[in-house]
Amino acid sequence: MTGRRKVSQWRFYTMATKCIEYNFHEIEPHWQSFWEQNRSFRAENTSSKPKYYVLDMFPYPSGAGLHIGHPEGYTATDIIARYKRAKGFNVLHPIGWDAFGLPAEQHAVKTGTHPATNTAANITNFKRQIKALGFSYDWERELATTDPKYFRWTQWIFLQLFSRGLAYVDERPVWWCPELRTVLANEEVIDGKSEVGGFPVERRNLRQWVLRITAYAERLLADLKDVDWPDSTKRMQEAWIGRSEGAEILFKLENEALGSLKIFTTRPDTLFGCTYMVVAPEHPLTDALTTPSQKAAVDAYRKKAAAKSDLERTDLAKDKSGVFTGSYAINPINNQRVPIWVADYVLMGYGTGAIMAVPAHDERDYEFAVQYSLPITQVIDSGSAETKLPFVGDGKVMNSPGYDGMAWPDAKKKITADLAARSVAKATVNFKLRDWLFSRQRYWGEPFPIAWVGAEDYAKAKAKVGNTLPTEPVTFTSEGVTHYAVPIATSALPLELPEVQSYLPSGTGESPLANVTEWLEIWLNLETGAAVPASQARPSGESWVRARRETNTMPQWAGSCWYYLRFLDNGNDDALASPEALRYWGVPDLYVGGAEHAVLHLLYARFWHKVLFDLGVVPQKEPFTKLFHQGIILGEDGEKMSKSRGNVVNPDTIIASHGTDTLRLYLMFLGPLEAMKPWSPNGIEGVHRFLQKVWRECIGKEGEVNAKISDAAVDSPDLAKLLHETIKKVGEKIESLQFNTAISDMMVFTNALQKAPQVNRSTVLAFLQLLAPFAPHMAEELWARVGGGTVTTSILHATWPRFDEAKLASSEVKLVFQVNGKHRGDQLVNVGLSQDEAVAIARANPRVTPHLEGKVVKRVVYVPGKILNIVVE
RNA sequence: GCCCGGGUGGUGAAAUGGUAGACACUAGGGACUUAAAAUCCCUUGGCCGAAAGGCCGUGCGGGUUCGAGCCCCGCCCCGGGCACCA
Repeated sequence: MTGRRKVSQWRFYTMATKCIEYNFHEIEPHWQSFWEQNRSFRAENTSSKPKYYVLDMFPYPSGAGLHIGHPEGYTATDIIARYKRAKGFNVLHPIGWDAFGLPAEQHAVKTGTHPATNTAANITNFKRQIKALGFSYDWERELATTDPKYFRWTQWIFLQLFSRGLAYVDERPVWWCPELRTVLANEEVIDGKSEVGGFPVERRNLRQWVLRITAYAERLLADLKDVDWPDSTKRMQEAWIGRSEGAEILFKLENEALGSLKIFTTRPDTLFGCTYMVVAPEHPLTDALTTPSQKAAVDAYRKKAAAKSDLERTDLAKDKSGVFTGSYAINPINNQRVPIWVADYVLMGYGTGAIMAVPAHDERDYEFAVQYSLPITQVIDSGSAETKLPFVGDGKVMNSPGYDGMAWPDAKKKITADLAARSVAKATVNFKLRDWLFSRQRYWGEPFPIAWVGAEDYAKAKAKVGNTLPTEPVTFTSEGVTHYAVPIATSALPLELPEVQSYLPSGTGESPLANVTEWLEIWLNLETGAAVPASQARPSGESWVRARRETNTMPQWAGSCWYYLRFLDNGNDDALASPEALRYWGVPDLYVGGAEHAVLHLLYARFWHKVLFDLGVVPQKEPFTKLFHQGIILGEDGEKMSKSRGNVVNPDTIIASHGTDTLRLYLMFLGPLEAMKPWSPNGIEGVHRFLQKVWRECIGKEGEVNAKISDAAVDSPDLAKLLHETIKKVGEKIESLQFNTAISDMMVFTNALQKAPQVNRSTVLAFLQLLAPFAPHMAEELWARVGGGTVTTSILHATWPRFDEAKLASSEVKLVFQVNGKHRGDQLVNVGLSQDEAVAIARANPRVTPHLEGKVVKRVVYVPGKILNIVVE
């Protein structure tokens, strides 16, 4: 041993605190600053080690601060991260802030301060709280979606979507509050009234950016088979995408001037059973179909339907309502005349906004037909004499001349083909998934890097920067003038938010950005993206055009769609991340977050990732190979934690009273990670006592290493065996995220340790390594002190202990005796006992004997090493 | 209504079809202490029994099995998600 090494040993040993009792107030900050000074959790982008990327769903830094639910998931990933490091992986474990969003904007409106100020203060608070929990994040990779250096690439990705024709503008209905003169989010509308002030709201069409996620519907569905996700989450995404095969069928209208009505059905085989049709109140043909005598009734009905909130529509689900338009269509299969109704149970957003109603075989149609005394024709034979309608089961086609007797799937194909031959039908695949409404009329979001120009200037753009434009121009028309969307050149990104006088919307349905004339009305250089206010003289040069900037901003989803990629290389100014980093780290190996994101966030991120894959930016098809949902922690009252219920638990309180190691351990001990569980302060004492016990087993009364620990001590065979069992179990349970029982196993070991009169130092050190991912501060402290001169580095650098398979084996096992399946005692027996030997031992067992006396043995079931079941008459 | 989870002691919970209740919490009793705290030991699903032990017991009713908390069928209850999706 060299003198130099001795010095470093001494140095590390003295890194520990000198506290005599388990003083977490001293130990925890001490080791947190040790890790910080040593940059212990820095992940290198090049390494010979295998990589492991473990990611949390990054938080929205709300003003309320951290909530006890946050550290639950974060502790789980931290345990994994620390464990994988000990297993020799180069671990990437980053954190950032999803910082755009409504609450910061509402705060800005209220106080008049810039949302960035409030957001920064919230981030500072969140960061303090998260650091106090001792998570092993690589803080050098921290990011915030509101940072222009970050959203520059959010805007860049949007421009890729734009040039590929995946972004367009359309009039879309949104909640509008005439009183507040503003657009409201769904969550700001409560029972058809604005959350603020309780004013009435209405649906109003506004110009919106929409992303063509439906173009990826098939792939989003198909690729679910390649990811390791909870089945329930996969099923939810499948249902959301909602693929169904059917046909679009044209019904000629009786009034030939109106042409025909296109419907979508999944059951063309029931076409003969169509006795009426329904169009959605919003259907473009509704007006034309309405006859003068029906006009008043239809208009009134449409007005009522438009005013209905989603909630009201839901409540009225049991009571179908509708109005006859007065018009008829002709069923193309049998030329029958069918009445056309308007009803709000048909939605404009799904299929074609019009249906053929087959009341005999559809529950909603049946209910409607009964209510309005419309005819009901059965066309599927249920196979039984008495059929209860509506019949939606399997059967053969009937009452359908030319198709009778066919199995319905065959009839479906044949009818579709026959009508297709006459050009009145087309087999189609329909999705429930709708294109993604991607703009907000708000201030606090990423500005769209888009400007609007006239037709002449657009022609100029086509000539100069045609490769950045979509094949079909994105346009909108206002007051007879068509406006064309052109991108701000990527070299000019980020396009930052201008300062505004007021964070209130403009009052015209546009965001507050519409009030910043100098920013809004510009001369734009198509090639460089440079801009000067239109109030100034046009700069000289061919590329300058007169433009008006887009005033919409992006939704909060935008930033969270790709943040997992930025962590790989967050300082990069040339790309969202370098190709090397994208290749080395790939995508997260484990992603942990709440089930409330099962559809939207996870679907949107998958969509963007696939677009980036198509662009050749990322090498994988899917962003999140393995996903785990932590269950939510309820309040002590078993209700969801919320400010209004007053049952919110703040982690700061627990850290102050018991320390973060106790909190971390307790959060994991509460129950299975995925289960929803109520918070209970009672159990905290239990895990705190466990840590105290570990401390006492390691540290004596004067702060010295416990006298029972020595290098010379020989562990009892039982203790040695238990250690190896514990190493095996804890490792396996961390891998499968069963942290609650991993902690139980450590408790069992500690109880044995306590009873052992002496113990070898290596045994204690190995145990501390098992504890380290869960209670890292205490583990570091005890590692340094118990290790004394024998450990030279932090426990973080120690290789995860290995268990010895040979030590797990034993020569004797407990064999359980059963008579007729009932437990009748047990006995230690030699391993490898034959059935006859086992039966002989059982017969001799005093607890078994009485149950066999005078009985004839019918059968013996012997599972060696486990159970012997003797079945008697 | 549909889909997905659940239902086990006083409580949080354990149990590859093989001893139901590990590990904790609470409660009770004891040791140590002048006392308390802390710690340690014992008891802690119900019923019967002095004990040995026995009987019952995983929401309810059936079934499969040598053996069911676990698998199958039918109910009841709780939680979460979705919802006139043609």
